[in-house]
Amino acid sequence: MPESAMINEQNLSHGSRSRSRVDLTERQQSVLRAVVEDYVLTAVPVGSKSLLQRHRLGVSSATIRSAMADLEAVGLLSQPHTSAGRVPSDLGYRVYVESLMREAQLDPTDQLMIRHQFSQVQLTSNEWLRLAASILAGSTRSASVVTPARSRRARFGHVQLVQLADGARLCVLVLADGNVVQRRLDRSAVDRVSGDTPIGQAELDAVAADFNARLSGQAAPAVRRRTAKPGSLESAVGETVASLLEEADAAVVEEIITDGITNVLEQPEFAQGFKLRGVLEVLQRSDFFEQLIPLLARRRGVHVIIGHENSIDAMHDVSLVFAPYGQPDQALGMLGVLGPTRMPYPRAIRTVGYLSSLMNELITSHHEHHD
Amino acid sequence: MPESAMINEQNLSHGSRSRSRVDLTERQQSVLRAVVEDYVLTAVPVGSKSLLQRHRLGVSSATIRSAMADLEAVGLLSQPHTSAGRVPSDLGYRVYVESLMREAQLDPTDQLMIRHQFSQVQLTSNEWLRLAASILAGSTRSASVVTPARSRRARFGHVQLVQLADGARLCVLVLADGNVVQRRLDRSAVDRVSGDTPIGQAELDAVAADFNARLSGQAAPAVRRRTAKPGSLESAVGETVASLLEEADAAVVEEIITDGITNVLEQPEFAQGFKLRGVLEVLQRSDFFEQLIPLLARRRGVHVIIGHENSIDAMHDVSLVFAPYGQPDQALGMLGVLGPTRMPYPRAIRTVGYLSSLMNELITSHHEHHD
DNA sequence: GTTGGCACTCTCGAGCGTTGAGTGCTAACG
DNA sequence: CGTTAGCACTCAACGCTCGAGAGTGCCAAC
Repeated sequence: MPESAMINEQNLSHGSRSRSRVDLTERQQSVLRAVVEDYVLTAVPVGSKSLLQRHRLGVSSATIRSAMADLEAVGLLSQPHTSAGRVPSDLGYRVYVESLMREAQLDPTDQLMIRHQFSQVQLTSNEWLRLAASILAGSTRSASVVTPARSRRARFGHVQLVQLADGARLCVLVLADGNVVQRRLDRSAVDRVSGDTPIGQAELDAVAADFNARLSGQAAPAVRRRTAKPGSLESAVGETVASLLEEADAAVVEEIITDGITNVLEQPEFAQGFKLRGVLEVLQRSDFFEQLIPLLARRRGVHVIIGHENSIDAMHDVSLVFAPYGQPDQALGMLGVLGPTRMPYPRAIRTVGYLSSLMNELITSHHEHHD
Repeated sequence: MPESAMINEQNLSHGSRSRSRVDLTERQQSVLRAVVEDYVLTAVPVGSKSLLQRHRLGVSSATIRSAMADLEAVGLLSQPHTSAGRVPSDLGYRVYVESLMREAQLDPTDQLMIRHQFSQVQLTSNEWLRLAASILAGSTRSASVVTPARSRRARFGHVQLVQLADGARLCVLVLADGNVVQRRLDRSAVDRVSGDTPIGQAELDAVAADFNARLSGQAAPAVRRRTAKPGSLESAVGETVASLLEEADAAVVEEIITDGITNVLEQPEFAQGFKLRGVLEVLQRSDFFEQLIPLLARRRGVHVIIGHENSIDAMHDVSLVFAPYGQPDQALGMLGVLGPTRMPYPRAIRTVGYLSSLMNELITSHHEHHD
């Protein structure tokens, strides 16, 4: 009896490219699942016979062959050449991820171990992002990517002006999302206005207090609008603050933290280094992850992008499993893994999912002392 | 007449492993130089005949062969197999770098272009380190590494305590070298002491002023010693400051900026990705560059480490060309390139040298308004 | 000391069977 | 009608040989 595969949302949303609803018999499902899992494990095209002896499907190789032929006809499997075993297509992986995969929860033991590691480290420093990246990379044996939590739009929080020992003045700007950026004031601009009265810490404090009273929550354009005319200390500060805000806007994810690149180097599909070239380039430039942010803001949960589903050509041979963390309205970041399409999806999805919710929890309780 | 090669210091110091002084005839020098330059260009073992037609040495191939045999006997050349051309050994590159290379100065046009690019970018943000990395990578077609300028020992400069909108208190610490770190105060610790009097910005300012008066220039241990007993706001701040200083100490180069890794992926010697594995791992972990810092503090100038001269096994197939920038007593950083031993040394040394002196100049004039 | 000549070595790539895993098809079976 | 055993077929991978070519070392002559 052909029985249609249940689409099992499993608390995660997907790339949603081709939600092509494929009807498969139960046998076809088992075979597809077996092929995916064997291939992920061995990296060798899997044939009907080897499938037979690794999984206890109660049928003969001939039957499996015919199932495989069916699956190939629907575009879920393909063979590298005529007389080789089958390999899952991108679509095949998709179906596997959406309806054939078991176990969506991370093993409680692992959960505890991860949680413990996070308890050891300061949340403020970006050491904890590195930790997340390292855990991700280690547990999935893929490359991992973590971006710091940044608000989509940088907003003024609090400014502090500091007279330094060497005579320069430092402008420390706390953004509304809690991040801190700083820059020295342009000395020549300050000197120009200091002709009449020398500028000391008192003057700086006064200007800072004024800014703090007037600009709380404002974004870069508003700050620029409400800034005094040139020639004053206020204008120099305003210029600096505005420019800091703009810079924070531009570089939404200015730094991305990666780990485990060597893991994917080890995968046989990337044995010839040049295949990695494009991927590495994308990973280095941060623009790509900026594109991802809106998508993440719209739908929470774990996203999976498999091979050609990715709009970027260089990423056609890799899959991404990633999720946002943080609050959409406040600071939002993402974390995920990048590996060959032949990726241990269950493990990756579990780990990314757990880590994202854990980091959510940590960031929230830390931010709001929320309880 | 055998004429000994002049060791030409060229304003740069070297790995200084085996300053084995080798006496070479003028012909041998020319041949070695030609072999190195050809091989760097083509990546193909160079034979006597092909050498003949690319360079106008006024002799026959047989003569060159004999010279090559001599060079091989001294260990400056080697052949991959009996009937192949010659390839420079690590020692061969060393001799080339120390005495055979011409032109130690970067082309003035390039100098101007680089200087111009730097004028476009804020010195404070680490955008300018990225720029340096990008220039290095682009101009040498190797991977580049830049570390931020950090002082060897983090010292207290100035502290500022800020009451945030969400109720938390932020501790912003300006280090003596001008870097800024920050961390939220441990809320529970603060709450515990605030029983009697609520803590507002005024109280925070008072504590900060006290710290600034007492602790200028101190390192972590001193701060810890001179911190009040537990239970006060002072102690909470002191704890945070000390811990920030310690963290800055531990992570002397906590983040390293790299660029152009894909360049070295393109090199034929790394066509099989796994060879890069070890190198990438070293590049990712920052410990290695920490080891380099003392060396750099001792001797300024461009350093070259070729292949096996490197104490780290994973780096036996690559060369490093790097130099420090900044002031040894203040903040010190390094920049350099990493590529196959078959590297365009003259170009790399020129670029690294120029960039290091340029960044020195910029950082100095920016720091001290020095003129 | 240099050079032309020459025999020798060794890698590289093309060509070519052999092997074996894997397939598709078909005819028999329950 | 779905399942299965059997069989002919395909095709990458492997190992082999063999010639080409680049490069060498050596030696006798200049």
